[in-house]
Amino acid sequence: MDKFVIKKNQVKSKRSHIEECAGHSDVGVPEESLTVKKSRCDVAAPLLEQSYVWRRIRADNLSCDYTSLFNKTEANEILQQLEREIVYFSGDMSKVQVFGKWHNVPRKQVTFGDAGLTYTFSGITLSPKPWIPVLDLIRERVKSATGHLFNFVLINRYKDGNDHIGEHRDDEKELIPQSPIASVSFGASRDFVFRHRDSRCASSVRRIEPVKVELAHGSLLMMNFPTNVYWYHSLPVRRKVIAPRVNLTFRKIVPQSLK
DNA sequence: GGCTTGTCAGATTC
DNA sequence: AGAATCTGACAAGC
Repeated sequence: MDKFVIKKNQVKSKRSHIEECAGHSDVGVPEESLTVKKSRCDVAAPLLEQSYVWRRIRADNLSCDYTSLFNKTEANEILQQLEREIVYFSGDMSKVQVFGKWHNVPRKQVTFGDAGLTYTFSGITLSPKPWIPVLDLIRERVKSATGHLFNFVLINRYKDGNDHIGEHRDDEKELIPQSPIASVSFGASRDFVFRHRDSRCASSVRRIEPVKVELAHGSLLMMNFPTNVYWYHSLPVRRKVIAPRVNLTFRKIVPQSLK
């Protein structure tokens, strides 16, 4: 499948092109082979316009789109700002119970979002922190690249390659049905792995290859419906990674007034 | 009734 | 041959 370019002022029409192509027969093709070539806006693209080269990642009921959202200079600046300004949860808020045992989560987490929103985290209902300029800037860039406006972000900080997250799906009831999730990364590149729910244990009949994506500094990964219905994802340990990674997953939470 | 954002041990890969 | 990675087990509680 081709990479293709979207100009900022053409977001709507080109996005519909993405959707239109989403059902094509590239199902099950290894992700690497989907990347063929970059296309460029041919003539007279206005100089100041930002354009994005998207990589389509497709498998059986998996639909993701990947692009570089910030250049290296921008990404460096934003990472520094995030590292200065973001204060993560601590204490009980950084623990989780699995199979009856309590653990400290092997990463740091915090949430930001629109005033009045609430969400449930480890069984407790919480309000996200109010937006701050650096997060609003990232949110606006995501909107200009995708057309989607998000009202909530979960920030995960992985201090090095030993910090990780286990397999899970982002299938909270509080998400607007069928809304995409936008994952923006800064800092160390990390592997991100999808596994189909039907190929997770030896007993399962279906053999579906995992899909791996490397999430680079300044990148955006759009996870579109129905990816999260069928595919689990994880950020596995990578012992050789010594630098931190800060990841922001933007979501659309159902507003309190509609609950 | 079904699922689990955790770790760990043993198998497997590099 | 050792280190890194992968995979399944776990058996409590919401």
